[in-house]
Amino acid sequence: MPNEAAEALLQLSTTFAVATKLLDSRIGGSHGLSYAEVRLLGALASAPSGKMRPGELALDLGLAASGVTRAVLPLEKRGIVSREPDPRDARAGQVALTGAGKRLVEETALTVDESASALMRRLSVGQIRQLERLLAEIDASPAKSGGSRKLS
Amino acid sequence: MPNEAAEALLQLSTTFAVATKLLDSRIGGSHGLSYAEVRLLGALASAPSGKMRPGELALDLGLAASGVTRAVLPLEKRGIVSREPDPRDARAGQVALTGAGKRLVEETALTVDESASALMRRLSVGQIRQLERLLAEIDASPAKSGGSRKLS
DNA sequence: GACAATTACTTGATCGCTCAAGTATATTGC
DNA sequence: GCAATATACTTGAGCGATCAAGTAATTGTC
Repeated sequence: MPNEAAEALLQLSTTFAVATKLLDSRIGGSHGLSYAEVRLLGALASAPSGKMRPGELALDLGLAASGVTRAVLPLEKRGIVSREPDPRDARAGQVALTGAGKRLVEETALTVDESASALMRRLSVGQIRQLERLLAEIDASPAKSGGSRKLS
Repeated sequence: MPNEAAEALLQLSTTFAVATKLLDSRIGGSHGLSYAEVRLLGALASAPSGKMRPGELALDLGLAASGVTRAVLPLEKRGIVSREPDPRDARAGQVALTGAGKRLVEETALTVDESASALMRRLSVGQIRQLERLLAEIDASPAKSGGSRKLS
């Protein structure tokens, strides 16, 4: 029979497809955001300084740098995030939540929490924590093409 | 702090992004297939009759019907799968692995297993099994609560 | 048996993301 | 202190997926 890792990976793909479809429809319906956008805004909201550079966002979200550029554009047009030049490095930028963005994140958080809880309603809190922990272990693999590196 | 389910979902998204990136680069490099294609071929290979209708594939893979149509096309051109009309229902088709397709699946399986194992090398077999089990629980949720219905 | 409704799939338009290449700034070596 | 190289991001082209609309065959109703 097939090996466990490959099986688990298949399951991961399916579960991700199911989960993002649910989240997209719920959040999209309520607040006009995709789950990918919610993740981006959430990363900003949880940054200590409230700002992040595109490159940091890319690492955090598992996106290519160009993906961040393109994801930020419509959010900026809608006044949800703003861009400022980085004073220490003129190549880089800084992306920050605007006031409206902060409000939107707070509003959205409730929907996200409810939807995520609904998705995982068959799991106990302990199981959810363990799931997160196991996934994080996979993530931590700096295997060739996909790993996470630090920038400073 | 945010609720556990939402946190776990974030982790799920990141891990999925990392994992498919690795798999795509490994399998693509060795056999010229994407991981999405491997999943499709795997579904066919594990079908008892060896054939599946596009609609079944869509359900199985968490894809839209049109996605299956478009995924099958290049595989057909390369002679990896074939399409036949369904004798019982002329609207439907049947997608089957060709001989070359079967060979390709077998070859690829090894690379997939190796890559998946590499990704999860920090986890024990027991942990991998548990991960799969936890993910499957989420999947089994046809969650529907709280009110954002779609209007169309 | 004919007409409407449903089902199975395909096609058109579009979106989000990727890689490759380009631009601008920083850093390093001599 | 100036060229060579590296870094941070943006732009262009393409791919894979989606939804909406279209086509063709089946089923259901009278």
